[in-house]
Amino acid sequence: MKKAVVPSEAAKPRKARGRPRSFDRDAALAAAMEVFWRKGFEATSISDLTEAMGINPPSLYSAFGDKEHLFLEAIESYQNRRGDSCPYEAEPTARGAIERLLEYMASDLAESSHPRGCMMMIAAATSTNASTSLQKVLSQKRLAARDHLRLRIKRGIDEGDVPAGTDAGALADFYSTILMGMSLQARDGATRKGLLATVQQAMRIFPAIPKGATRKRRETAAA
Amino acid sequence: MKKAVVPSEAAKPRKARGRPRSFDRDAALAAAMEVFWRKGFEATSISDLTEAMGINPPSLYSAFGDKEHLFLEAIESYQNRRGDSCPYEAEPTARGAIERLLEYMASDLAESSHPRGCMMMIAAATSTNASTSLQKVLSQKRLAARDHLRLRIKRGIDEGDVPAGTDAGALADFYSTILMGMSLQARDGATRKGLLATVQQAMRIFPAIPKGATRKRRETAAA
DNA sequence: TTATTTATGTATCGAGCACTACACAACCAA
DNA sequence: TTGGTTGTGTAGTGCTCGATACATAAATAA
Repeated sequence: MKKAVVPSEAAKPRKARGRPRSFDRDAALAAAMEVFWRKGFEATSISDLTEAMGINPPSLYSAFGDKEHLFLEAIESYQNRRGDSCPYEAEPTARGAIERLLEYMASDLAESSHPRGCMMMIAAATSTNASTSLQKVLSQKRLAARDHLRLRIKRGIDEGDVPAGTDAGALADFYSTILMGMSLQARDGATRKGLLATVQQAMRIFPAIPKGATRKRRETAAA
Repeated sequence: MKKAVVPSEAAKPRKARGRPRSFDRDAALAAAMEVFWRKGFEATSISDLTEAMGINPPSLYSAFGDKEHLFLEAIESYQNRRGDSCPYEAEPTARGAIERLLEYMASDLAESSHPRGCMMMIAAATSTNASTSLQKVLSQKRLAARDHLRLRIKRGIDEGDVPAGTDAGALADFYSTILMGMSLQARDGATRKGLLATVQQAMRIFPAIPKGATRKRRETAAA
């Protein structure tokens, strides 16, 4: 029925036909995200959403499709927010990147300016009655996050800042576990300080380059 | 209205008045527990429960009160099951106890004979719309579990198998985080093998007694 | 037997759910 | 203006939710 046209830089529809929307779509989406984040998917009702967004049901449905599509957009928005706030890929070493990510998450999970915990983790647990397609999307995103860690560690091995022979998959699993656990701890009222202490502990696992070894690429080190 | 008389060994009510119950209460509770474990609290409907328990709504309400009370009994039953299956308190050292607990959980969380993940963790995330009293009970149980770990570590310090000066609270937080994370990983399809690898990593954090030091009580060691 | 007590099956209850039909309002093109 | 198009507010739709009213069944107590 409706084409999901992305209104990106080029070729924004030049002329709006019909009555213009009377609310800020992005602001409404942000409000919806906050509710989903706080209550999860199933426990959030349409009336919860319309109240928070300041619109009526028909406006919600015409702008976002249905509850599931709105949720998917909220997830997307959440992930973009996270990506913008924590450019951990800028760190030169794998260890630095993971430490930065964990420390950022520890701070943000306990932040009081938004719901506690990670929206993705909350979504994971509150979508057991959602459609299989939605569950599949969520599962894929979680696996992608874990794989992101794994690839960063693998890059570290290639670049020589992580010892060769390190099991990148197992290490990624470990830090994924830590991240998921911290999210639940935050929901349960853990403080920023407490979470950072756990991060400190978790970083002790990270394999160190034997003392005296170069931190350059393997090829360089072998030369 | 109704006295919650525990029909324990002594003084079981000698004569049942009125029509006797036509179903096995324990079996029905076990069936309900399985459903709550799989779907969480909110996503489980009364009809889900009555179907799994093989009874009609009035029987459910007369035997268990309401959905929340049934859930509380299911939680209780779940925790007893866990306590019986993993007597980790029998381990002589704190490290051994925690390692045994984590390994048991890693195996059990990925077990296919019952829903994956820990029922308490699932409950934590799927009770955002439950009554505040239920949420308080769940929160207390989670804090109690964390405190259990902390006290076991503290005992290890007293008995000399954990280095003096160890921050028992921070260490308990760390292993709580691991346990919570493993539960989510298991829900996401993590294998027993993968979880055990994470346990292996997590145990490397545990503070070791300096080499050559005695493992006896501090008093003995000081002598 | 009759009275009392308790459990069960049928058949709902009112409330809230996700979602929408419909009339109207607000903008464009002509 | 007139017609076409699209968003908005009112007022619902059918459905499922948690929980029950009620008549009856099955036990004990007298």
